[in-house]
Amino acid sequence: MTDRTPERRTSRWYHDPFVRWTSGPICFQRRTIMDLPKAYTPRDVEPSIYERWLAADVFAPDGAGSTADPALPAFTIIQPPPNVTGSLHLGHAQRTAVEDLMIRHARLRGHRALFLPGLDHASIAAQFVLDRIIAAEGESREALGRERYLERMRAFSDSTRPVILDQQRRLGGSFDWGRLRYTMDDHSAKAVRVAFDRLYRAGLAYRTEALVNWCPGCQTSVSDLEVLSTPETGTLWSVRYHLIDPATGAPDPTETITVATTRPETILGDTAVAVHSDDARYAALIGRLARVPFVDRDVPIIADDVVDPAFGTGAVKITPAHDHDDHQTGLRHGLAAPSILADGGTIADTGTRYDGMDRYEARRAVVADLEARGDLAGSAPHEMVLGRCQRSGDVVEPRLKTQWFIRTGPLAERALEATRSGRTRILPERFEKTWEHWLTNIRDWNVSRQLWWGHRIPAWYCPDGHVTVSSVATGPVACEVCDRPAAELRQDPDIFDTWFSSGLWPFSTLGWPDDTPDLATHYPTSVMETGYDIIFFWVARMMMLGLELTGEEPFHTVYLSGLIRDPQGAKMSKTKGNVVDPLGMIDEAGADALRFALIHGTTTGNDQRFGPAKLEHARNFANKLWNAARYVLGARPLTIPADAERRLPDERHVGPADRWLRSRAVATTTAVDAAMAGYAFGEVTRLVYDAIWNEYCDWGLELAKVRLTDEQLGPEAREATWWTLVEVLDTYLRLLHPVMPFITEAIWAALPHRATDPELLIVARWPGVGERDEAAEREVGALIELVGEIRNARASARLPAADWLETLVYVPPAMGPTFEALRRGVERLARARPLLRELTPEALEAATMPGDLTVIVTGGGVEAAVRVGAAHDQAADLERERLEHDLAEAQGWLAAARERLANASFVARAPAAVVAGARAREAELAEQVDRLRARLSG
RNA sequence: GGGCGGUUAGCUCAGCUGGUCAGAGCGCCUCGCUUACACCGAGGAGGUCACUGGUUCGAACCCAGUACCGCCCACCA
Repeated sequence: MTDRTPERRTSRWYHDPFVRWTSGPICFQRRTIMDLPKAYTPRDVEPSIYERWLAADVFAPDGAGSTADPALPAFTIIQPPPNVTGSLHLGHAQRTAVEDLMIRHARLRGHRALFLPGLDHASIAAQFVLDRIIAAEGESREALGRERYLERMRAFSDSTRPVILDQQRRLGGSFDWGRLRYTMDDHSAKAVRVAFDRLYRAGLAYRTEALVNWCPGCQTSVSDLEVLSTPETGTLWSVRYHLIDPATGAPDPTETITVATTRPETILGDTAVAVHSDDARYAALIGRLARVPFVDRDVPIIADDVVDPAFGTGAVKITPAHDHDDHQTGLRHGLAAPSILADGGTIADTGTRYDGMDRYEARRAVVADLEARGDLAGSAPHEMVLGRCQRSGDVVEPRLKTQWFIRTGPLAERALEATRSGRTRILPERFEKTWEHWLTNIRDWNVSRQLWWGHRIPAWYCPDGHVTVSSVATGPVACEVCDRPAAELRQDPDIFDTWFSSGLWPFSTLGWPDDTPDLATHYPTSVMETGYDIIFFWVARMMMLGLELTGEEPFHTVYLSGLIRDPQGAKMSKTKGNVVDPLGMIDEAGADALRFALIHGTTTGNDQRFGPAKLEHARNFANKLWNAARYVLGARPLTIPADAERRLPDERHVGPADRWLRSRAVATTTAVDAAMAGYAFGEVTRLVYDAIWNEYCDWGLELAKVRLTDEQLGPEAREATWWTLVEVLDTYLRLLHPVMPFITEAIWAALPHRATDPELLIVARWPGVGERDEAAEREVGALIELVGEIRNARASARLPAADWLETLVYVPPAMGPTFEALRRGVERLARARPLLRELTPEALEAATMPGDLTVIVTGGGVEAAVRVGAAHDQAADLERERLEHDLAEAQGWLAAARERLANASFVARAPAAVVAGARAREAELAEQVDRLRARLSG
């Protein structure tokens, strides 16, 4: 299948014929939320919300529904493309959640936010999957042949493609589907050709014979990154090579040099034996010849200081064609490098009986034969590090091959400069070190792959061996050197490493190499979010290629996510069978809950364990929010019409609790802004969660309930309170929308809107930061604390929860109006009635009776006595215990505070504000201790 | 052989540039009148922040070292 970037974006879901989508049963109109069940059911909400977004064309920065401010810079995230043949796992879900969070936040802030979706052809990974499928059908890649195989692959990827796209949508990703790209689409193909052509002309791509990592299982070369070093126990064999008698030219039966090897079969490719130049044992032998067994080749004994005299026998056999060290040694000494392996890992071209044997079979045979002829000097178990293919697990064999390489030196230099100068920032910062280390020690990048599925290398060779690289889709018309016509040229059969096209992703997706408006607007992109495990594979390559080809850093920030692990901390993998399908979780708890769960309580770059508990927590939160919204909508005073346009609360009638709630929202917004600026998304969810649950619901709604049902208040007061609830809820919905887009959109749809608001929250505006109301926060805060203390006293005295307790209370005169305004709220929440106000602490003291419970809130100077009554004998004792406990605690704190202040250095050297704070604290505690003491003695 | 990260309540984890930071969720214990929510509400218990030194008026937070756990990089046969 061939993807095209559509000329015109549609407002509909991606025009892929394979994608089917049924909408949910409920179409959200305004104010229908109350018709929905008490328990939030995401299944009824999420699909239709997504449909609304699509219909409104709000995802595209230039879509019909966009409200972006063109004066602001664009904000762009090009998504790391998942494999076209794969399906989404939790890691993907997390990435999409984080990326979409950033995108939605930027969109709410008015930036032209582009979230560009895509798919990767995943050349070797996809071949692996398809090969297994056709093997099950009794087919094979070889039998099909290149063309038919590729056809099959195209059909296969067309069939798998909708799966992952559908999953992305279920997650709620606000992708601009009209800009969907694929690393194998025509445009990417062009970008690959042009990129390679430019690199070639700049001398940064070259073809040479070099030792490459060959995977016999995959039958292709792989890059250094795809080779995993695994420690394993092998065998170190010692083999005697017979020296050549200079007189006779024949091997001496007794004079030998013993070499050590872990791969005896490579004897067949030996062209020298090396010793250290200072090694006295072998000094006399340097320059003489030794006979290589089986192949009967006489090779020189050479001196080379790479040899460690302490290892093995101090003499090393040199196999330049199959060992990296030996290859270097061979080059230094001008040694021949005969190859002894075929593509499939069998021995070849040695002219011995081992030809055709598998490398391990040959190893056993060689050892046996050496033993038979008495030249095996010994063998011992040996701890070593083997290079294995990341994909197949096969032991990788170094082989000499003529292939294409990218000269990384100059590219890496520029990539390092990008981070060193701060033009690109890597988060978390610690990864800059590994980045530095890798790029500083980087080796040239082998980009040739002997695979079929991928971009064919646009290099042609003429019969004379001339090389022609062309960026033209149809290939060159003639040899660049000798003008032979195209018909006589042969294209390189190899394809590119899949990461080559991935490396162009941030700009090829925007139209590069063409000069497109998208490239001008959205490049360089904003944030590259991806897992830290592919920082080298991908991020470094994008940086290198981006700088070289576009002259600019492809992104200003690299945000590296940690890995998702199972609840036991194990990495999720298909082979372990602990991979969880995110769709199941979405079905169960909703995409919002999944997104929240994946972000909450995490820190950038740190792995997280993920299990059902987190999901449940997030679902509960969604449910809490849902029900809070249901309450607010249902509590609308009758004096406000159902379809009223949004009004701000009337300042003349708002109560202290309203001001408190509003001020807390300001505080939360400020904190969220700071967290967002620091990419601390776990902190963002924590802040909003706490604000909604512990402030808005626990106190805001509870206090509002009292006011909304207070017959003594006029309608203006009730209206002001209700509008406050709406306003603050609205603020929290905006703050939460980037994390939980569906539920916030759904609730928002049911709330009255401002005249300036758009129809949809997704394109509304991020909350501005207003003024804190310090007095309201302090005074209402004190009363909230008072309620808590009364509840505490009630519980520790084992008083029945249902009883209303007569309570005396003293509040400082300054707080009088606030207290009176909240009196009924305090009564209800503390279940204290009647609540009698005493005018002085002394009056309170005088009015109490033995056994009364006393609670003191130091911060606001509030004090209360709860009248227990005679019915509760043991209450007095229990209360005494509590008071003693409180007193001991307060005394402890007081002692600590005094000790601190007694320290002359502290007073002298600590900042004035800290000292003042400590003094105030001391005074408060002293007062509290006094009162508790008085209480206990009285 | 280099480099990085982690070690904080029973479990999973927050804790930004040192000064109420000893927190959250789950779990646990007690209780539940109250129609937004039992996917809930109220109260509570639980930690010498791995260890040892140091810097500082003050350290979970900075420095040095130690011990475990994990990850990445590395061409010694």
